Amino acid sequence: MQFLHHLGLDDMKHLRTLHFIDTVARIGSIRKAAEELAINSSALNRQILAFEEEFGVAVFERLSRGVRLSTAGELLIQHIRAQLSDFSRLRSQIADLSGVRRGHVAIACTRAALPLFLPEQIALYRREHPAVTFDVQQRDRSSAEAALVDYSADIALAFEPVQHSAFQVLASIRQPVIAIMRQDHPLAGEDWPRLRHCLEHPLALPAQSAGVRQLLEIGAAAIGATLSPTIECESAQFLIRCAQEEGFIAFDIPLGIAEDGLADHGLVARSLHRRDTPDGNLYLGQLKGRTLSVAASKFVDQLVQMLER
Amino acid sequence: MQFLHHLGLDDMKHLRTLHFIDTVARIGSIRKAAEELAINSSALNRQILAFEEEFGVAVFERLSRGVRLSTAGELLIQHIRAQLSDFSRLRSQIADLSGVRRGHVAIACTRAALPLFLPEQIALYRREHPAVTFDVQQRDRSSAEAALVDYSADIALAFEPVQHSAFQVLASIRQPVIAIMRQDHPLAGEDWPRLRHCLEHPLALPAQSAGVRQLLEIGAAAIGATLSPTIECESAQFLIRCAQEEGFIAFDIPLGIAEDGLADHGLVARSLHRRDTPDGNLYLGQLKGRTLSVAASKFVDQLVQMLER
DNA sequence: CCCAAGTGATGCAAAAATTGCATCACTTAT
DNA sequence: ATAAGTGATGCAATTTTTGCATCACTTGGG
Repeated sequence: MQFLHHLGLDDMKHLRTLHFIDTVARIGSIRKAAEELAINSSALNRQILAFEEEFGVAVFERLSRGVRLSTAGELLIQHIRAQLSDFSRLRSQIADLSGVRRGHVAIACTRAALPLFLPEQIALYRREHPAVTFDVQQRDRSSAEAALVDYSADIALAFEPVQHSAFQVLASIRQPVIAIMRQDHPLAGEDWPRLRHCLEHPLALPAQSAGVRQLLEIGAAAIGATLSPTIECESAQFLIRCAQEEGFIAFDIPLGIAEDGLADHGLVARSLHRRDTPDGNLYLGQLKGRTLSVAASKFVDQLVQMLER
Repeated sequence: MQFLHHLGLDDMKHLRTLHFIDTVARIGSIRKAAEELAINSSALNRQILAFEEEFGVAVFERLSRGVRLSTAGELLIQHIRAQLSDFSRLRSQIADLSGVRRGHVAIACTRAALPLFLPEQIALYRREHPAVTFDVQQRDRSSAEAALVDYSADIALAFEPVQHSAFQVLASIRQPVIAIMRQDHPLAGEDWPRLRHCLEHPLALPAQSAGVRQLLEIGAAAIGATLSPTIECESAQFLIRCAQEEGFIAFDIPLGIAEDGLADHGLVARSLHRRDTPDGNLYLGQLKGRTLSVAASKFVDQLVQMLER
């Protein structure tokens, strides 16, 4: 019931069965879902069976090792998630009538938004609306969109490229690629270091799937060079530590780094020359066609303001 | 449960409470709603009270002579009606997966569509899909739109003027004003009788609120004349009978009359000269933003084809 | 091949929720 | 003042749901 509690729906009896079905669909096992729901599996099983009887169609296919949604069940689950979300929005709307904003906002975001940007925005919002709760999920760009579609996230902050048809862009901000290096690095004195100069030094790069990596690949291809990182890692913190300890050049976007924090570690950040690598875009978006709760849409308003400043 | 039965939802337990609330809201009395629902009023009352307890806000204001929706209740009822409709659509969608189209289509329409046009279209559709049921409500144009908004109708066929923001026009057809008179009427020999000539004869007109009446008023004003009907009535059948019995001129639109039927009664239909009265439009529409059931949207497709032929 | 583990389904009795009947409290109209 | 109409509530009967134990089946490992 933790999920329903987050949405403010845990006491709504008429939603109970829908929530049960959603949980079983997510976990893929009646016994395991019963554990999570803290009810007896026999009771859960009977609720599912009774619903299927009423519905006239099997919602789940029974496998030897659990259950999975039938074709009809796939359609039903979309309906269920929309209804749970709509009811939560309604509750939030009604709370707003009495001047108290409540609700829950689930955000799928790129790693870069986690250290500084999002915490700041959430703290700012919650100073005025302490009853609003948040769930923040780190997601790469394709799973951020999946999270929107399956209603596990209300909004997404995703880096380049965003191209899927269900993603409605609400705002975007350009982010140049930044080189992070030690203050005593040979290129630290350049205000706009050139990419070809960076490539002459050992590199610590994010993985191929990262948006920053792709921007660097584009820049390298344009000068007929190949990226040969000494270090590849998903963790920006790790890469920054390598820059500090071994003098590598790491790369990130401005939103992801606290520049005063870099100075404390003897590091500097320098935007690459714009001619060398294209800027990337960070997109704020939601599921097309969905009406967000008041809490979520007001938070979106705040983010849009911030991003378009 | 007749309503839920029509929507194919009468066996869905999780919708029961929602349906109860909808019925009480519609009727405005817990005891009377209990009668319609064929349950004990005490049980119904407790369901309402229990829901309000869970919801944390009163859904109804209690009056000495019944109940009415609170402000929060107004928001809730929209959600309830949307959910009931969405679930019905889902059921219909799933039935379509198995190749059997079922569902229920509720139509709010102008009187003129009732004698011939709609019956024909429904019969045509039901020859292929006999499991689809229909509810046809005669509504003037403003109450047709209200029916869309409160989900008591899925689609509407309304005559001029249609101007409200919630009405999404799907198709329209121009309809000239037609004069109906006896074959031996002095103007019966004219192919396109002039309005000013008609005004020299006794008239049997629809009421002020009818679209045809308004088109005639426009035409009369343009020639500086005033309509002085000897007979005013809402019923087109009545007016046509007066034309037959007493030689009045009655007016209608082509969609509302079966011309071979007129000849059987010694009557003829003549389109007024277009310069005298503007054509009116008959609009087919739905509630903006709503996704119709497969049954309803396929019926709409059929009507659009018919109207645009 | 046998056994263990994991899974959904089901019988039976206990627990919980809902319902029907009777009544109460209040308002309105005559 | 009384009657009628309305929603709310006490209490017991009825219905539904749940927990426990067990069954039936599949899969994987020895």
